[in-house]
Amino acid sequence: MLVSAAQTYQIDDSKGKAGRPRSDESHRAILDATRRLLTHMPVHKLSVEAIAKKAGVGKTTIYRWWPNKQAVVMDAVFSQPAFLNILPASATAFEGIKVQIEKLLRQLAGKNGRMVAEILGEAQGDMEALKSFSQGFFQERYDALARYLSEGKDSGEFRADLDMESAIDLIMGPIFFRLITGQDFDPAFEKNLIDSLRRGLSA
Amino acid sequence: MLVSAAQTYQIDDSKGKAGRPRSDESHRAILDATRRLLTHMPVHKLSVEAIAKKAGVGKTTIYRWWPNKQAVVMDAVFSQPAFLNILPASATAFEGIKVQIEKLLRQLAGKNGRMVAEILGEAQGDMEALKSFSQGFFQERYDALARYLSEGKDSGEFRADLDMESAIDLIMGPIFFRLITGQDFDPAFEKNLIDSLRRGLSA
Amino acid sequence: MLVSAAQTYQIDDSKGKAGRPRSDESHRAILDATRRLLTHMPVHKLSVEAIAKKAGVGKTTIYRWWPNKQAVVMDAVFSQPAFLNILPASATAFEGIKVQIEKLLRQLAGKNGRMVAEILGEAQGDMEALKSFSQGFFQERYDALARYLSEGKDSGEFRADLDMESAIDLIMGPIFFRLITGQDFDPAFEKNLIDSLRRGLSA
Amino acid sequence: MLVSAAQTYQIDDSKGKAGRPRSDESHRAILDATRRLLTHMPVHKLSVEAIAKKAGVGKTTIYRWWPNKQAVVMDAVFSQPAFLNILPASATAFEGIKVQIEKLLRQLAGKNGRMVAEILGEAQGDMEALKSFSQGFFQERYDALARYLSEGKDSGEFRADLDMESAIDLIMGPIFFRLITGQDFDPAFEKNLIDSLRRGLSA
DNA sequence: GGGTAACCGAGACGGTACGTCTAGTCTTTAA
DNA sequence: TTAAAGACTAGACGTACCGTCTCGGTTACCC
Repeated sequence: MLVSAAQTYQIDDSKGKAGRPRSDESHRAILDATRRLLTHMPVHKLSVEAIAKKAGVGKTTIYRWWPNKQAVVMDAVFSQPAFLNILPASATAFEGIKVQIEKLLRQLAGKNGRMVAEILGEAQGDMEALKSFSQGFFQERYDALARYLSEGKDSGEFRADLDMESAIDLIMGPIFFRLITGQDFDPAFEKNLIDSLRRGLSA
Repeated sequence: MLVSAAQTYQIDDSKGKAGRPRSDESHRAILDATRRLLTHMPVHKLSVEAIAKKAGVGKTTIYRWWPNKQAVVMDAVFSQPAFLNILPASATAFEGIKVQIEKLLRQLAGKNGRMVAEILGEAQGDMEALKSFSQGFFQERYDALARYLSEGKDSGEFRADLDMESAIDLIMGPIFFRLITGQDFDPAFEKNLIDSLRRGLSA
Repeated sequence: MLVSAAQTYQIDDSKGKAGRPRSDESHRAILDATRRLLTHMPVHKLSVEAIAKKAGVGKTTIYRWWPNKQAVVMDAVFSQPAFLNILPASATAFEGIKVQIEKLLRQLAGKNGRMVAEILGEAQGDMEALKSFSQGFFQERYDALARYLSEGKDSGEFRADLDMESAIDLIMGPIFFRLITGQDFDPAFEKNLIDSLRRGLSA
Repeated sequence: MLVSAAQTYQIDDSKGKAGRPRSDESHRAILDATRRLLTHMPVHKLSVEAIAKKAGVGKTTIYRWWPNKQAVVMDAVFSQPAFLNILPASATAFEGIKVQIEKLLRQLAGKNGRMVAEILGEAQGDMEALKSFSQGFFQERYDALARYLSEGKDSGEFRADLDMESAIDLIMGPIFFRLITGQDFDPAFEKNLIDSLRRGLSA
């Protein structure tokens, strides 16, 4: 099974270690509370204290498992089932890319999209956080696209001189540009993006 | 005279009003101090108090002329000469777009790019700030691109069925995607972007 | 006029300085809240946060004027009118000492005595605090006693070989011993102390 | 054998109970670590966690045998051999009191005195702790003095109208007054105290 | 000699308070 | 009227302990 790499901070009781084991319940409560609070307020208005209170948990417990607010929020948002990225096999490489785009647009619509934008925003100015965000969210989507592009090039479906990295920028760029400039994804945008990519990638 | 619209909070002493006149020197000192401090630290670590101290200015003076930290920072960064967007006339519409892209990439390289990314990042989660950012930075670049696109469509240089808004997303998207994901702009990226656009826009 | 040296942190607006002047109201509110809270709980259960909340004041304001909880509490307790130490002139030196003892016993009876004991207790293990306590509370009582003892020696009312410092220990010692061991001051104790001193000091 | 009543929390393995027996070694390690740490820091800076770590012991083990930090510290300090209070028989009642005073002054000089002062200080504001301190430290010294005073009254060595309780306050008071006000015991103080008591007690 | 019960170390838990920091506002004197 | 200075309320930060709890494991006694 392909599980989201976003679940960065997982519980691991495999080792028979001494000491009281980590409370699975607290862990869930923290993530739940974070998600719940984020529906009412933007990330920068969310405080660790508020999470602790809402989750019925000591602040220490949060700081024991996550280094800062960012990490908790990323974990809370990205570990949602809606952000799982399991994709069906597709007939053609371009079909795969198209499905990936459609899925991403659905994931980034509405509240969840705002949350992602805010997390990405807060990560600017902190390279560590930015790397962490990339690993938690972009990596698997990037990999999936890369796989399709590579397949398409090999099969002759796509242009032979295609630069993979730039192609990914061309796919993801417009989506995130609209996200961070606060414009929503209307059907016209989706259609135009896909049409444009079809023209740009095809052999 | 064509002055950058980024200078949102301009001095206007045209009226002969009573009372002590606004100190032009303080105004400059504030923006200078802000710029100076931003070379050492990210936006979110910059405090208004630090600006005031460095500028030798009361905090009140800052809040009298700018509504909040965001506004000061935007003003300080966008009013730099490097961010002026005066472009030469160009032979073809595509040439105009190409020059605009090249200029933008130069503006967003290095420290200035980081600052823009951080400002844009901080504006997520605050629709007011986001709108303000758009007006201060995107608007004139957006307008310029729209002008070229329109010209190109009219002259038959570009496809007749071109959707202007989507076209702009395709141009700006990849650039800002690389910016906010922390990747820098290598020559390959620039070349690939322009080539891809040439293919996508041409009739 | 003889004013208690306990009011260590006084407001002084004599200089015409720039900037918003210190808020007399906040100052009073902090001290009031502290006193009020101390009637319900011992010093070590009192938190600066609670004082700030009760006084309707920012925590910063407290920390701006007092270095820590100790200092606030000392100021609050010792600046009470009941702790003023104005004593009438007395016919004989011994009479002066007797009145001083009676006054001190009245000041240290009940809740106020407990507060003083707790403050003194908390100051153990922090030489700075201990010195501060001595200056705030002991000094003037010590001085008063020293004055009477000196007068009595000079006039021949007291023994010529009297050691002043030891004499003060003999006077204050029993009182504070009962205070810190949690015994209250019954009339028998008062009478016995004074009788004993009369015997011990007289020529 | 006369053992200090200070050893409040003694090991008692007399009953043949089931289960793992209490670890004598841990017990010693805890008290040792506490004493060792107290030479470097005041009582209120000492944490149970630090004791546990230094002693190589679980926090649980400490809390199983002592109800709180206070109790551990009292046990650690008062169970030291130096605090044993075995006194030789004395020719006269006053001689007995004199020896008791001398011993006490020696016990309370230096670091040990500071520790006692801090323990007594922390006990202010907690009547339970204060009672516990009295039983652990004062009781036997109080009893010894009471015995001598009673003997002296019976034998006519002391005044017949002597109030025992007040007399003890007069003896202990000056000593603890100097202790808690941070003054040390110089020879002059000792001589003056004893001389004064001689005058005050004698028939 | 197997069962059981109290002990042990480790360390996570819910809490509370600390003292610091910043935002944005308010109030004074000086220019 | 504006400026500089700086005090103000509000509230989050991340750290340190408290005393409790829950593990896996270790000894003794008791049957």
